Amino acid sequence: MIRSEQERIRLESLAQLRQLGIDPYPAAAFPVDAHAQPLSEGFEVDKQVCMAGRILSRRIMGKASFAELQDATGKIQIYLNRDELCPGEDKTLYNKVFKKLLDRGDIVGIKGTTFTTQTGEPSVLVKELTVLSKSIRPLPSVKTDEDGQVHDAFTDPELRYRMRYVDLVVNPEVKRTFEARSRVIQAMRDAFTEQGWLEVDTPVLQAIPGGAAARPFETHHNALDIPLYMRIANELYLKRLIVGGFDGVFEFSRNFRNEGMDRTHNPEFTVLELYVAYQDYHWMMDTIEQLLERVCKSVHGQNTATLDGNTINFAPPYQRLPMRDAILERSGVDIDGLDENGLRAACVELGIEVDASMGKGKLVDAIFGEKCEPHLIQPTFITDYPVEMSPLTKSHREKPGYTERFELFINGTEVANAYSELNDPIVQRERFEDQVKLSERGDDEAMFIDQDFLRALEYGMPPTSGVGIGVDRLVMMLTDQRSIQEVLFFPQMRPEVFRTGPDLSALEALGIPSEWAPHVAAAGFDTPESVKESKPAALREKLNGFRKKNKLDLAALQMEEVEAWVK
RNA sequence: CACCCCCUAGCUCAGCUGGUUAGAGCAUCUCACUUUUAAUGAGAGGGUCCUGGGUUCGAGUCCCAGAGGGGUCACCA
Repeated sequence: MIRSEQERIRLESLAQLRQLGIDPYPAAAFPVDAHAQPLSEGFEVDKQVCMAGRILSRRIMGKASFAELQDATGKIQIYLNRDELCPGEDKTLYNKVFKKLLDRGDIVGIKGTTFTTQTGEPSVLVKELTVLSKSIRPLPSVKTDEDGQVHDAFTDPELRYRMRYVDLVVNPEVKRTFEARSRVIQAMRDAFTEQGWLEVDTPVLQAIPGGAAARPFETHHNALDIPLYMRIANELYLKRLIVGGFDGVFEFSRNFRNEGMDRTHNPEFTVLELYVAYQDYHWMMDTIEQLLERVCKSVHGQNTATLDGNTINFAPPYQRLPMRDAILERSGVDIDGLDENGLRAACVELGIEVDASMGKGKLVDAIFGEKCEPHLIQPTFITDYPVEMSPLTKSHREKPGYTERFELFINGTEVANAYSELNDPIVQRERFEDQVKLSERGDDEAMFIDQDFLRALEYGMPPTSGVGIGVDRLVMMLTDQRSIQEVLFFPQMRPEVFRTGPDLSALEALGIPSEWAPHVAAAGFDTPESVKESKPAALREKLNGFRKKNKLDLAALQMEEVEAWVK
């Protein structure tokens, strides 16, 4: 493995720590009794503390030094004085271990006394120093100046997502985002549990990927020798549980969809699904309003949040706008009474692309998505979707051709989707059969028929209202993030190509001098085989060219030497 | 899917119309320094300019292909 200069120096320091009898990775627990943020908030001097964390910076001034120690809660300054740390004759711990062998990024434990420096900074005077973990790789050197300006920030999205651990260490605001995510989920869980609703787990591997219109990931079960699908939704399973007699069930469901990736889509994403018996979609709108206000307060301490420069107000009530009215208002098209051909003509007129596989539902969705969605900034319930778009939804009690469904839009993005659930088994079977027809027309996202789900409905499901909330998107909205990747610890990326690194000793075994081996590897001949397979003349020419290009301080290779390696 | 852009030191970035030995700040190393906080002062080291071809006397720079990433768009939540 080729290591950078800084890494080699750190590895050497690691070896020297061992020589001094210091284990750089000790097994023993280090019981801390104080943390940076609480300590500095209620700061008192002359307090004995035991803390642990990562050294983020060091300012060494001869016999005294300051360092920043970062723990889970934040940073605190520590002060190391040679004679305080080493009261006896032996000053090794300060002069050698702290000043020479420790680096930015190392994890240490300290025991000491709190005090305030001349400049008024709350600090800890270190009396004991324990190495807890030596860091081999240098952290990016992010610095913040007195005006709060960040310098040399670690910002490359690829590096940040691939090495989230580094991102979290050097970019504290990233931690805040994920803490907010946790609070969002906790607030929802608390709200539901208080109502007596049951948190449940349902299958991720499904023989029939139902409950939504999407392309699934397919896998294979060897023992049963059948295809299985990663769930695209858990809806049909939760409804089975309502059939079984629970009044309310919810699940934070990781769903998987084999579709595009962009700043609002990741192949796996989290949806909160909630089903409550004996309720309808009007009740659900009230419930969601109250829930989101609570969630917003749990993150921000108030019921507003800033998003893309807009102030989003999560306090109820939210506007409730039937889809037909929304489309009429924004496009002038009245979808009421238009058949499929009429809708297709309207799309063409509005400049919206259509194709032959699109049924009535998809055509309406196309107009709505194009003309209405971007304008829905404040939380808005769009209600009463055409029946063709909603195969799992109960028909509207008053409006023929529509269903009792709503979606919640915030900042132009769908955040929640809810119905009065269809519980008529005969109608549900017909709706599935319509989906099969769509599938035959080439709509590869149309739903599959789930016979067992129909059987469950035939046993009788109470009137039920259900909702799905896109947790990732909601977190984006509450943390003012523009990309879903910023609210997922490990967003999906192309697999990284790792060069596992050449085996230098194997190269040396061929007779390659140790001073040449790393360069031979760096020049592309990183295995004994690759050396053996090359022609000596060409290899020599390439290596001498590499030597010249990189100005290596080595004698040019002679033909006889190279021939000896290849032989 | 399509189009556009990016890739140079550990990090953030310069590098002009192709032309000496590829630069800066931070980081690293050496030395000095007992209350600093983007510590300071003096000095030093560190590069497969993403990869592979091509054009050229000469390529970080121009051309072609590829990898990776970002953006817009389509599909989707």
